[in-house]
Amino acid sequence: MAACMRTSAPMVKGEHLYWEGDAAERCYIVRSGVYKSTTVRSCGDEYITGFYFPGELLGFNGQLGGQYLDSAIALETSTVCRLLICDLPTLWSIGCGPSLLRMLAEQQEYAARRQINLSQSKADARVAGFLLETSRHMVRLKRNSALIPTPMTRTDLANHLGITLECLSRVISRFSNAGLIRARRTEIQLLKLANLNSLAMHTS
Amino acid sequence: MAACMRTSAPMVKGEHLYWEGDAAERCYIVRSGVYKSTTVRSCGDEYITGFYFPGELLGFNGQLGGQYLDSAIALETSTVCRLLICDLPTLWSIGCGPSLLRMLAEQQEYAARRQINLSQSKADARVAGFLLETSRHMVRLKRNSALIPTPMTRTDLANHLGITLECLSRVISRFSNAGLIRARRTEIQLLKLANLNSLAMHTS
DNA sequence: CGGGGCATTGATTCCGATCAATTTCAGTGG
DNA sequence: CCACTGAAATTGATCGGAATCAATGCCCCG
Repeated sequence: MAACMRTSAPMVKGEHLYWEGDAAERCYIVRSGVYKSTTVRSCGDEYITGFYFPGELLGFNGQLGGQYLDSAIALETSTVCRLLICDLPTLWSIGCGPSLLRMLAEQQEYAARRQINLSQSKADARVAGFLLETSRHMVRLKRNSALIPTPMTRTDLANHLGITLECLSRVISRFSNAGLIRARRTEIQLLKLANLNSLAMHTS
Repeated sequence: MAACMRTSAPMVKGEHLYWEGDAAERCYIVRSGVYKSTTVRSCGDEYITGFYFPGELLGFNGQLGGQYLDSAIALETSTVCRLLICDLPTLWSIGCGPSLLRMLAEQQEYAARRQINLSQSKADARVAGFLLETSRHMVRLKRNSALIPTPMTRTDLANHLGITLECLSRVISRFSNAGLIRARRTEIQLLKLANLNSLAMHTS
């Protein structure tokens, strides 16, 4: 898979990987760091569609109309591998098809999980769901699954979860007071997985 | 693209195309009719992840772990084309790669739209968003874009939109009384697109 | 040691969930 | 064709929780 790929120079926090509406000639695989993707809703405000950890595919949605449907922004110093769209057939022919399809299926699964999480109306469930989902990413990356990095602002996270900043703050406080988590600005430690799990389940 | 595909015999309303957890050897393209996809949430209850019109891809998510992540059920008499997973490389080699990628990108886009819609907390916005999104499908199918087929029950639709049946019913009544739509059991006619659009925009 | 964005906490309002009672409608059999 | 039946949908009343408005506290930066 390495043949057609180039690892980018490190991007600094806040730098755009690509912009919504740009001509989509490449897609990207996160190598290190974290990215967020944002899109402008029809009402004009921004929505954070997702956060991307190493190994995840970014920018593929541009395939459809030739231009990116969202913007991608580094949340901390980060690197990616660039993948030229026009190289995809080559990649396929040298045997990378399966891993490409796998990656696409993976992104579909993550999107489905986000949708399911947002279908719940209780804020507690959404936050717990997010923490547990991110924990699974940590497992995949062979990192500490109880230590959730939160390089995004609370505002971004609340936006992504479809709740207000204040509501998110209250949930975090409540979880902290209940001893379920230990929250710091840039990371959240999960203390009682079982309780978080049952919270994530109460769709109400 | 036709080489590796077989059109299925018609399926009747309520029939399963595949079941969540089944070994995923095929994916499907809807030929006629409508399907819904459902998944069992961690809390045990069902969630309707989406509705699928002709031309849409179903069952690809099984790629990842070898088994389907959702169930697909016909909402009315429907047909599909079956696509064997193991034929995908062949399809690619005979030049169907681009249209396959295109279809995947399309599903990514629809998933993103659903997520954006669910990120809004106002029930009015979600319902209006759903109607407008489905209207776009009708455009794609060269059907009447103001006539939204609703073969699903209100319960299913409310579930999909992450609101209660009662709330959905109230929204529909309100829209009807305001002259924005004309609602019947199995179809909803859009009368004032502009107003629906502005409703869909008020994320609140 | 400020200063300004970011986050927390409080008070109130509004809207969706919930519980409950009808009404409508599709399907069935007389 | 119409009456019957049970599921589906509508409508009503109340409650709870998230949005909103507003003020204060906390740090990360210079």
